[in-house]
Amino acid sequence: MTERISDAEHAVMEVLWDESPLTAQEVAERVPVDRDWSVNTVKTLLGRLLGKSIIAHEEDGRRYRYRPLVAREDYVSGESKKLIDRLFGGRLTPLVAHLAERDELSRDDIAEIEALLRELKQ
Amino acid sequence: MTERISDAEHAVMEVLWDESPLTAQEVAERVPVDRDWSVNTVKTLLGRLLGKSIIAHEEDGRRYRYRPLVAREDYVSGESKKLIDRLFGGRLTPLVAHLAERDELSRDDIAEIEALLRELKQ
DNA sequence: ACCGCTTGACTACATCTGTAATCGCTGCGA
DNA sequence: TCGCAGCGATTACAGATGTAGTCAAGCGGT
Repeated sequence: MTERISDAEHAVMEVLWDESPLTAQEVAERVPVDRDWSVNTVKTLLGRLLGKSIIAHEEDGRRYRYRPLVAREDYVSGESKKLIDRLFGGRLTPLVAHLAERDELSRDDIAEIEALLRELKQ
Repeated sequence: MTERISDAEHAVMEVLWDESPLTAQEVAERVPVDRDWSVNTVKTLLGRLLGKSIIAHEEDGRRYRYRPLVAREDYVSGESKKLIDRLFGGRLTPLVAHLAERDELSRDDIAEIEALLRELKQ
């Protein structure tokens, strides 16, 4: 249903998820500096997100304030599920196993996840 | 270093990771049916992957047999890391927590991961 | 010797994406 | 009142992507 959010668009969404509603100007100011975008670029991205109904805008004098229509939680779930489906047969365990095998999990990470799971079982 | 693998290209890679070397024809036959690609499409994708040095080909009579140059493990690691960095601040725990909160983890999943972690600590 | 099928190489083309520049309107300060 | 700074809308344009079609060469069968 919800259309794809591109990488550049995602950077804009993170800003709006963090704080909204914002004007285009304000979004531009808050985008990570390493993106180094002109205000125009941000406006284009906002326009595309509007077209996809991923954000909405409300009038505020002679400009707009933008606000997400899609919850970050939902986006994150979708992306996570896509990755896990595509690469791990839809199951989380192989992902954890993979990271562990590649030494991408520290002892602390492991303890942390164990604590979380223990809590979940309560 | 390694160039991006697009979604369509990824489907081809999965075939080659599963079995290789294969001819273009053979790859086409093994690609998931729901893709419904013509052999030409597969050849284009193989050509692009060659150009990016993600696969190599060896001559076999008057055609080629294609074979991955990039290990699936490495690709999977890269993709997983990108997702976790982009959406979970680079840590796995929030991903697990997120899935749990969204009821995307069954009791069995939890038990399975716990068993895995227990084993990791040995 | 000739023809057609297979194969790689090249070309095509609409979309999507990243990254702006330009245009037209308008409210504000001089 | 006049010009400009700021805003949204429109246009631009190259490169990536999805999805083929066409072309030329050669192997295999007749």
